[in-house]
Amino acid sequence: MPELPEVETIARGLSAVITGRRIARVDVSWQRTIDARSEPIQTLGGDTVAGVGRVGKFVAIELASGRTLAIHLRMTGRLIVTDSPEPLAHERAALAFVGSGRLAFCDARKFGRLRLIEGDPGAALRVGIDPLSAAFDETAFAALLARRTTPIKVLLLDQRRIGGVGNIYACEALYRARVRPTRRSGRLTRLQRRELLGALQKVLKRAIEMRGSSVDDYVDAEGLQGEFQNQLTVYGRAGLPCRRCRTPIKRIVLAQRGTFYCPVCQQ
DNA sequence: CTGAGATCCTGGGGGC
DNA sequence: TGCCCCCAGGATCTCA
Repeated sequence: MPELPEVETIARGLSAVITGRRIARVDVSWQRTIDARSEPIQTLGGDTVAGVGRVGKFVAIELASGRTLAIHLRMTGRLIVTDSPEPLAHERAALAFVGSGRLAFCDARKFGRLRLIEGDPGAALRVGIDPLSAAFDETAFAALLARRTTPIKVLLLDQRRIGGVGNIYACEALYRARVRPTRRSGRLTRLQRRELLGALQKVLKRAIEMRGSSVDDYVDAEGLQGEFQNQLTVYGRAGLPCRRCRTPIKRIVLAQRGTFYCPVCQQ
């Protein structure tokens, strides 16, 4: 499932291919793909792609009109530029370009959403601070954690506080920082906060360099798999020996999500 | 504010 | 081998 590094990779690949393209119309074959809060999607007709970026886990297609088309891929969404006259497998919606070709949104599970936004997309989407931005420093991180009793992993996954971190990278960062996922956020020591912030940024940056992690069936806009899945140290390794101390990795459920950690290394 | 639980979906894995 | 059942998973909404 695409998280920050995967979405960043997709956005960069897409930017190179569709920037400057003019949209003729939008075709929607599964109506619920369009978020109920979206501006009328057909008003995209006549607009031009000015660039492609990322807001949290959303692919943000910036338009010449100043608006933003935000796309959340959820678990199985994919964005594919194609000329195919036939609909692609699980194609739910597409931006048809003037001339030829289209940007197809394919999504087997139908959880992904498109939403056209006027104004600031971060505010409309209620996405918190970007973990790779300069503003995300020790002070900002400490303020987010202060006095909160929520387990630290749940807080890392809360998109309204920190935008872009998903299950895989939350598990990986906590393992690298040797912090137990269930630890109450407000109870981390200053050193643990520093370690965790560093680990989070390092793992995200490294994953972007490797074009993301291909767990399940993730591929980027060019249809390429990522490489970071080979560097995962705890995610998906339940029962396998910890790479530091050989203790079997434990799996628990936290906030309804599979959570992996080493019961010895992580406090 | 906070946490718990339901909801949306379907491919694929597990169980028999 | 074949078939059925049921679960994973992110965001959002309701309810306590």
